[in-house]
Amino acid sequence: MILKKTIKNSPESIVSLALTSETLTGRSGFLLAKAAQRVRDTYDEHLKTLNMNARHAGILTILEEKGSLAQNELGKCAYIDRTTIVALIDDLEKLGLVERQEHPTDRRSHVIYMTAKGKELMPQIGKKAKEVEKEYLGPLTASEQKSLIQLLRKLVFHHYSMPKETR
Amino acid sequence: MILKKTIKNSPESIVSLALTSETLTGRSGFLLAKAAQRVRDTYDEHLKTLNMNARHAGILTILEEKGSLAQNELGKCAYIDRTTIVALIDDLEKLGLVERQEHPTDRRSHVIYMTAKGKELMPQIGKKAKEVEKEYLGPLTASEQKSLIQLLRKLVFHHYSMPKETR
DNA sequence: TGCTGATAATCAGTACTACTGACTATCAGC
DNA sequence: GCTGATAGTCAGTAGTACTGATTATCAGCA
Repeated sequence: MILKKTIKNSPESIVSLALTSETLTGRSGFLLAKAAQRVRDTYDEHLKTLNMNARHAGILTILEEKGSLAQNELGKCAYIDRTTIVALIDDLEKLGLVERQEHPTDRRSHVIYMTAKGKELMPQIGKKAKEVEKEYLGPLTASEQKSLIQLLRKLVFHHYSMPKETR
Repeated sequence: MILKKTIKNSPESIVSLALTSETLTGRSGFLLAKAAQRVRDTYDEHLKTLNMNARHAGILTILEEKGSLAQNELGKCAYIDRTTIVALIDDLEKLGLVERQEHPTDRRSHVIYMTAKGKELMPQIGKKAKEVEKEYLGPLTASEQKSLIQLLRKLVFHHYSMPKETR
């Protein structure tokens, strides 16, 4: 895991708000892509001192909330593909924050649990996440922030839910 | 340009909504990343018959709205890095939808204009964009959709505006 | 006029995200 | 014990978005 990315597409590169497209900025596709890019940059920037990125922090957050989970459950919880999560767990294991354990009843499966070092780090991670959220959502009022989160949750839950149970 | 991506992280992989993290799904960072991923997939899926993706369609949309633009202005308008837009224009040029022209007064600059073929295609692209927006935002009511777009615009405008003029 | 710093486009290389497809090991049901 | 499904891993691929370097050109000015 190597962490790059510091400035990227810096605000200086945008000359004025006149250079925007009314049509494009009315489409969720465009807006979500750009919003996601910027918020991820902000997370990465705040987390790089801990040698991790937003997804690592996300995995740790799930483990903190739910306790040890099988690797596949962790992936489902984070909406991360089974092939993608392997390297992320590897990274966290190298940092000494989590460890893979044998599953007690299913020998195919790995249980991921947080180490003492990982648990110690959680307050810092939580604090940084709060800072980023505050900074990134700053342009919105408190009630707008709540609305946005709620609307996004609704969309994400819908589009990531399984067909049989939800649709 | 090769277009892949069809299913990806399919809904079948998510077992149930119980496998979600309350903390993570309350963070804009997580939600925006996942929402953006899905809506891009949807755009890509709908646009692949035209041999393009969401960003190509975005560039064409800007050209339709604003007429010919210098390549750098086009990039700023689409919030796409100057080094990234080169290949996108290349793609569109290969498809015969746009052409690079000499700038009348600045010989460093290229003016991008749409070809007749490009202009002919715009109704189809507009239609597909509408379909995707409708499909993706379907879980929300009309007024929720408006709210979401408005909130995202506010965020994106803020985070992509230049410091001196806007902050 | 010529120097200097800035800008436009391009390219090579890098980091990162998110897959597909193949493979091994194991499980669970018959 | 056979069969189909599942868990994890790895190699490879596609795509996004940069950094840094380079070339050409521009614009201001001494």
